Amino acid sequence: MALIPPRTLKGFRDYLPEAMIPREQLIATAQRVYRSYGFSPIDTPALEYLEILTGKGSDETDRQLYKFQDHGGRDVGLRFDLTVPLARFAAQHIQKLGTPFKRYHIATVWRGENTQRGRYREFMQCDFDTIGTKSVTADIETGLVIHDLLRAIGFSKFTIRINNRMVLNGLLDKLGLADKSTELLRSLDKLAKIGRDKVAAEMIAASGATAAQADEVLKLSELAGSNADILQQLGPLVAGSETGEEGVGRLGEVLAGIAAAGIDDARLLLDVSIARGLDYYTGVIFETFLDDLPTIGSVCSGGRYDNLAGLFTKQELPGIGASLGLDRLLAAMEELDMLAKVRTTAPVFMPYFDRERLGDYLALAAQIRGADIGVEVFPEPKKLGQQLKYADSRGFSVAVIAGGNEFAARTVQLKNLHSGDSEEVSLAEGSAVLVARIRSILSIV
RNA sequence: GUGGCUGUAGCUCAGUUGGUUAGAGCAUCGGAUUGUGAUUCCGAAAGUCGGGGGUUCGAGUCCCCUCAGCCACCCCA
Repeated sequence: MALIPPRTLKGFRDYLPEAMIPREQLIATAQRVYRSYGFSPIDTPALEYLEILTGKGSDETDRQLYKFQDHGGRDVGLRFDLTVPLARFAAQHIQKLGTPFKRYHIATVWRGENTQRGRYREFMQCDFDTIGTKSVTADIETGLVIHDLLRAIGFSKFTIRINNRMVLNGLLDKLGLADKSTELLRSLDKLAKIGRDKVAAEMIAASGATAAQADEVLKLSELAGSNADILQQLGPLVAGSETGEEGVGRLGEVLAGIAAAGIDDARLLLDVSIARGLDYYTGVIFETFLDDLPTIGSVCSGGRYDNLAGLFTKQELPGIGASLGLDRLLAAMEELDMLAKVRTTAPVFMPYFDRERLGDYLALAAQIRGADIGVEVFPEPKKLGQQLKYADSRGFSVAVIAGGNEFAARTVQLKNLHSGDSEEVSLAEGSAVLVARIRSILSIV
């Protein structure tokens, strides 16, 4: 019989333990940070009615959408982000939930786009959103969560770029380019990548702006100096536009609020050129770059939107949220060598080499687990040397070694696998002493 | 979706202008007098040369298609 070649689809991946362990750690960290601000978990179906997903229907999302007919002939699609499902979810349940509603959602999404480093067709998003409030407090809190997230994950060198769409929109209003804002923002977003001249050329070609208008828009994004300096210069540029003035005002409040919470000002960069591709953002925008690996792109982005669920309900639901790009972040951490090469999830290894004593091993392991310390008992009574080699390659921290001699004497040998030191621990009084010794070794290594 | 580069053991790669049974290092597994991770030594296993088709007496080497990875565009996490 011909074998079926084992393979995975383009952009879809298997996760081996060494990839999955840091992945789960990252998810746990995100959950912890989100919960520390009072966000609650939700989940929604992977599959939605196609009309739910295509509601906003730009050609781009349409192209990337995985869609098909289910067995009942319904047109369905796999979710390509967590924001659209949130919109539907909110429209359906907000009466019961009440506002403001703060939720986080960590789940897989699918996009049929071309793959690249850190970009896949199946990937995980870690969104958090606060809906039902326009308060600048929520804007500030979003910045704080992003900061805490990156710190908790282990980054110390990163920059959160912050902007407000209202500033740009205000200026575009003044210039009479309001209806071209999506195209112009998209061009502006490329400033760092392709340079001023090309952006200006693209604005003229794609948006029908005049050279003078393009120049005005670009001037806005070339302001230099500290955040406070930039803020000050922005004022006159948008003067006369109500939207623009409000945007500048809110930016100032967000910066002040984040500073008040004690965050180092250097971590925040007021950058009027960042725009985000998504055109549903209407207020503050965040993008987060790793200083050591800026080319991988933003690892945590988000912003404020006026009316999340406008397609699904007449109730106006303003909100703000951001999304941690888990897979991109893991790719970055891999590249920066930040991932420990741990292949075990239990810290304690127990070799099984006295064939007659399986019951004793299992009993002892159960007692250690009872103290909430993970133990792996080797499944075969192989040579001790081989078992230790296995323990070494998997990255165990300590080994509890016992054979006929030890069991007879009511002791075990406790070995620190990092230093190689070992000590004899008595079991005469039960396992409490052993557990305490294991804890003390684990707390050091 | 468009364009470019790449594809030989688990990993990193050799493989001469097409020429017999495709190699190395590392990793894996076993052994070197019965209970301690290293080094060393011995041995073993492991490849339909990504897959399919074509040219040829003969293809890992040349051509076409396809699949996958990377890069750029597009878009974005």
